[in-house]
Formats: sequence, structure tokens, C-alpha cells
Amino acid sequence: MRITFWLLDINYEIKNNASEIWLWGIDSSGKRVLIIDRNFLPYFYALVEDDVDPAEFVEEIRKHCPFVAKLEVVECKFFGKQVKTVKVHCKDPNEISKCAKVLRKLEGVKDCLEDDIRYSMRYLIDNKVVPCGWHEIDVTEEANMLGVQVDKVFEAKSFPRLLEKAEAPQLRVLGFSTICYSREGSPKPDRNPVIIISVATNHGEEKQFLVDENKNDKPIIEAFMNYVRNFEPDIIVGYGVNEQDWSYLNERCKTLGLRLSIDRVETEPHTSVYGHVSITGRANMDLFDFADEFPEVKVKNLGNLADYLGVMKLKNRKIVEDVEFADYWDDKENREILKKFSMDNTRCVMGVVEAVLDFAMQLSNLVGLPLDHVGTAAVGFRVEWFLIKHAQKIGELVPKRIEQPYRPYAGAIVLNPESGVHENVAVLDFKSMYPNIMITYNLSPDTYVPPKESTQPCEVYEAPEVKHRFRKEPAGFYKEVLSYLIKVRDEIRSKMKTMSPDSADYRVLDARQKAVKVITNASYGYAGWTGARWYIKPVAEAATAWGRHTILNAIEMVKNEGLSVVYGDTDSIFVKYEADKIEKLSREIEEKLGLEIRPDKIYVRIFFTEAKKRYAGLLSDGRLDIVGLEVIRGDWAAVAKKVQEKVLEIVLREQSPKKAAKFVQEFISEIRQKRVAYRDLIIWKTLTKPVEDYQIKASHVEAAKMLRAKGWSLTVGDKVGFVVIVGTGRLYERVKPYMFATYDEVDIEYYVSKQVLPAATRILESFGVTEEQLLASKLEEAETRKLTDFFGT
DNA sequence: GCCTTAGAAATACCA
DNA sequence: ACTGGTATTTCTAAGGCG
Repeated sequence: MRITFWLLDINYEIKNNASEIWLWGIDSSGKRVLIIDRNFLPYFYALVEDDVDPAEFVEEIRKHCPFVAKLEVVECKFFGKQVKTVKVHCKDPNEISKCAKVLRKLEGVKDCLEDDIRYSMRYLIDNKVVPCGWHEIDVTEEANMLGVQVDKVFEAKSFPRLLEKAEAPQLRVLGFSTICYSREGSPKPDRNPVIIISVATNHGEEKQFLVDENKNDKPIIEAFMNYVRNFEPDIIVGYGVNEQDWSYLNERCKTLGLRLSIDRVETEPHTSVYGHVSITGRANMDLFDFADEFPEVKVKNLGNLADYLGVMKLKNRKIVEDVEFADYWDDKENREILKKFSMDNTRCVMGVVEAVLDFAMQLSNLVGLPLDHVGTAAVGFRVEWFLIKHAQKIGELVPKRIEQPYRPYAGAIVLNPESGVHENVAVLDFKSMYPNIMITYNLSPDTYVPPKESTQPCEVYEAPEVKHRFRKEPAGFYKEVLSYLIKVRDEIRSKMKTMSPDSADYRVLDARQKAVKVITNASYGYAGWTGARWYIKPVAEAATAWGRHTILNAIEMVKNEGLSVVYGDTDSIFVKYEADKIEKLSREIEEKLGLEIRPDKIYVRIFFTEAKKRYAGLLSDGRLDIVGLEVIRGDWAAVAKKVQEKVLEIVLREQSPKKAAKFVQEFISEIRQKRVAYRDLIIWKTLTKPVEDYQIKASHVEAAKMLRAKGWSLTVGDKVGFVVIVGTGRLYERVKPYMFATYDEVDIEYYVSKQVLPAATRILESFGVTEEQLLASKLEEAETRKLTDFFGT
């Protein structure tokens, strides 16, 4: 019989020394199915020396690895060159690395390749099976002997065939969040109970599991497990669950003599590659992994993300800090607040997952990593899996990951801005500059010509400055991949133009084009990453060299046309706007340099500081665009950011530096009267390494140490929020974690002189306003007159 | 021992 | 744990001075 299914999760099992692929999916009628494929052998490649005949060598291999299941002589490409290999199949995936290790030492074997590709990924790639995609397959039904939690179990009788259909089936989504009770810092699963588990489903159910007065959490964890098993979710989602909740629940269950069983086969959640927690038969999603998609959110916590995405209708909901959980639980009235806080967290989870699920599924589908892997995989690995998928298609062997030494190379050009205010400035942008350079000049690991090799000049593209050479023919690996991505994205976007933005199809396509964009844009960075399997420094170095060449040529052409260039960075040129000239120029540049350039933004008015990468402009649609300045930095107190934003508003919209200066004076007066919110004084900084590893004393590290002294554990990547308090000595001697300090302790003058003033001055000094003038009280007649004298009345 | 200062460390941004 | 280019603040140690 033939069925169609949408792939949710994949794992493998070893039964009697043989391997089985388990495909978890949803069929076209909405049934949950498990399809077991027993017909796929794991394998790797043995690359043989040039003087060895692989056909004869097969016997030699069998002698050394008697347990191999099958040997095959195969012609492949490796970095574009034809190579002879023996494809070595084993019955048991665990034997792959052992066998490869033996063969590597064997004379006549150059190397073994692809022994580091996991069996389940091998299956997906070789059979063109894609997660979050529809397939059809011939199957026979078999008895559900293991009591697996699905409607039907099948045995595969063919390999799956990919279908076009893009839309996902109706999935069952369950979100949850937990609250633990601890009086001595971070909760420890061996002694601190889980007191609240809040659950919600996409069927609109909400449920809260609360401990009794003895804080006995065994019953609630059991009840939670039962709830999950009854609801049978396809996706379980939370925030920070890979690092926190799952391991805590697992450990806690051990302490309580329970088994955490929430999957479809009665095994415990287990940590897998990239640190994601795998729940067999379901997709475990950690929304924290998608927080990076929203760079505007500086402190990446659930509440901030939900607020940014506008998913919680309730504004000003009470936020309970971790340090307060125990106190809130112990207080009758506050306990209600804590309960609501927990339930709201789960509601936030449901809201955020709604906002990112389409994207996550499309990313999974595009790069080929299962939904639960793709979030935790770093950008480099997402790109790499996409490349591996393509390599298989064209018979290119996947290189091993080799630890490479870091060798820096030159990057892009940034022009010095013409500081001050300019009217009518257009930005000419090269479209996807690096990917298009890589396509145009065929920059790729398999087209690179090493310096030793000689070529005819007409055979190769030679990069300016660095002189790296790349064959013009045939099309390189990167060129093919990138051309495909760019083409697909253009197709999607033109299709979207014909659709209603409210339709479900539109949303899916939008998620798809975003996923494609992410992978396209990361490809240059991948090429220059020493950890990449296909790392070839000259590829990245040539891309930036062509980039510099291109932008410098374009600037030259702009100037020759009589237009003035006021700024430029990497792939953009800011010019005084003259509509007809710019249209003509774009065409000429495109023609001459072979790369697409187009006017992107148009600023009615733009302000440049003296510094590069820091400016603000008023767009023709009325929006204010702020770049690089304190307003958009996450490591400045909100007071400074708010003041600077307002100053920019006044300066750019009303063109009145005087009014802006007056505003700053008044704001400083407000701060000094402590009339600004305490939370606006918090400064957040990231711990980029373990606390002990810092070479110098830093304020956020000192604050982290204080938190640690009270039992709160912090890890690399955590943001530490602190305030500056009154006292003497260095700054790092005058900070406290914000939840440990009171408003009375705060050193207001620090915020005036080191936060608000610098942020305001950064803008206003260009207009002749000095710090002294900003500090002068508006009531002081003399100072006001100074300002008036300066600007006139 | 105190003060100034140049350079390193640290962070977060732009493209 | 994708790249290089850049701005900025704070810390730290060296050097000058008394």
C-alpha cells in the first residue's frame, strides 16, 4: 500500500546488530504514523591511493574488516577532482567509525570520508527525504508490538519520494514552563522541588500543576507526564528548555524515583548533537534558539521576546524575578501573582511559537536538519548541512572537519562619513554582494587554483590585490548552490506579490524566503570560517577583494557623474540624491561591474557623526532610521538611549538643536529628582567567558560574582543586569545586580555624566552644544543666554 | 605614593 | 559555535613627579 506522510522526526534503532530507520510522521488523513525502514545500510568511503586499483583493493579491505556488509567501487569527486573510492557498508552504524579507523591505517588508503555523517542524516540525505516535508512511500502495516504512541506502524517497502506540497499538516503543539522553589540561589534538582508547571496547547486548553503545602512535586510531575501523553503533542515547546527545564525535570525525576516519560516510546529525553534535547517521536523546540532572529531584542528572555512580537495582549503584566520565586510562593497573596506569572509565561511561549514556527519548519526543510536539531545548530552548521545535501546530489565527497589555524585576511571598505546633516541622500546598494561575487567569479573550494598550478589567463578569474585564481569552468559548487538559492528566493517573492498577505500560503512563502535569505547571506561567512568542512581561506579572501574592487569602482563612477558621495560601507554608497542621474548610474554600474546595484533607501535628511558606522536619518516615509548609535545598543542604560533618541528626533524632524539641548537639560533635572523608572537605570552586559577567565575587573563580572555568592549560577552568554551605586573607587567597585540594589543607593551622577551626557553630546556636539551647556540648569539665566546667543532667537 | 596616559581588554555594533 | 571593520568605555600598568 502507498501512503503519504509529513516528516516530523527521525531516529534509528539497532535490532540484532542491524539498523532500522524510524520515520515519525503525520499522514494525509492526520494519523500519526511510524514508518520503519530496514533497507538502508550505513556506509563510508575509503579513498584509495592513485596507484591502487580499487577493484582489486576490495579484497584487501574485506580481509581487514571482515564484518563489512557490502563493498562497492565508486567514482566520486573531491574538491572537484575525480577520485577512486571504495564505498564500505556496515550493518551496524556503530561499526562505521571503527571500520574507518582500521582502514585509515591500511596501506593503499589515502583517507576515509563521510564516516562522521550520522546514520539518520545519511538516510535523509541519500534518499532526499526532508524534514517538515511531504513524501509518499510504499509500506505494509505491521503490528504495534512495542506499544509506540502512534495510530499506525508501517514497514517501508520503498524509499520515500518527495512531494511538492508545502503546507504543514494540523500539528498538535504543547507549550510549557516551570517554576522551581529555592531559598538558596539557583534551584538544584536534588533538593529543590518544581512547584508550578504551566501548560497550554494549540487546542486552547490551559492547565496548571501546583504542588501542595508540603511542596511535594512527585504528583505534579506525574500529572504533567500524563497530560502530555494524553494530549499526544507533535511539538513540545518552551523557552530555554534545552539548557534548563529538561535536564532539571530529568534529574528531579531521578531524585524522586520517577522516569521522565513524555515521548512516543517510553525513553527519557536525551541530549543529542548540538546540545538539543531529543524527545523520540516528537519535535522538542526551544524558542531560545530562535531569539537570535530578532536582533532588536537585546536581553533575550521570554518576556522581552513576547513583548517585541506583540503576543501578550496584557501590557504591564507583573514580572516576578527568579530571586523572588520562593518569597512569592510563601506569601498567600503573592502566590496568586506567581501562579499568573507562570501561566503567562506559557502563554508567551504559545504566542512566540506561533510567530516563529513557520520559519523554523522552512529552515528545517531547506537545510535538511530535523525540526528539533535545526534550532540548536549554529549558523555555520545550518549552511554546512545545506551544502552537504547538495554535495550528495552532484557526487562530491564531504570533507572531514579539520581543526584549521586562524589566519586573518582583509575585509570590506568603510568610507569616512561627511559628518553633519545632509538633505536628500540616496543609498545605492549592491544586492547580495558577496553571494553574487562568488557566483560571478566562480569562487568555490573546487574551482580554486593553488599558486603552484599554472593556467592560461583566459581560463581563470584572478582576484584583485590578492591574486587568487579560480577556474571559469565548470561552475563551482558554491556557484551552483548560491545561484539556486537566489533564483528560488526571487521566485518565491514574485509569487508572494500575487497573493494576499493575510493568507496562510503567503505566510509559509514568507517564512520560506526568510530561510533562504539566512542561508544565502551566511555563505560568505561560512567560506571564511576555520571550522568549516569546505574552509578555503582564498575563497573568502577573494570575495572581499572583489568586493573592495567593486565598491571602489562604483564610487569612482558616481563621482565622475558629478554626484557627491557622503558615506559608504561594504556594499553601499550614500549619495546626494538626483533621481535621473542615479537611475542612469545604476544601469551603468551594473553593466560595467556585472553586479546588480539599486537605490534602496532615500533619506530626506541624514546626520553623520564623525565616526563610521554611526548615523541617523529621516526616511521619506517619515520613519527614523538609527544606526550604530547608543539608541540601538544593548549595553547602555535606557535613560541614555531614550534621551539620545529624542535628541535625534528633534534634530532631524524639527531641526532645532536648541530645543534638543533644552530637552536634555530638563531630562537631566528629571533624573536628578529620581523621577525616572528604576528599570531605566539598569545596564545589561553579556558574560562572554567564565567569570574566572576575565583578565581585568569589569563591572558586569563583579555583579555576576555577587549573584554567584548568593547561589545563582551564571553561564557564558548570560546577560547580567546591574546598576551603579554611590561610593568611591573604580566603577566595578560600585555596582550591584539590579535586583539587589534600591533606588536610594543609585549613583545618579554616574547616569548623568557617563550615560545621558555622552549619548546626548554624541549628537549635539556636531551642532556646537557643549557638555557644560547641557549640564547648566535651565533656570540659570546666564547659561540659557549662552545657548540663545549661540543659536540666535 | 599620586597622577597622567597609552594601550589592552571587553562589548556590541555594521555590513 | 559564519567574516572582518569599527567605536567606545573602562581597566591597568608604565612613567613622570615630588
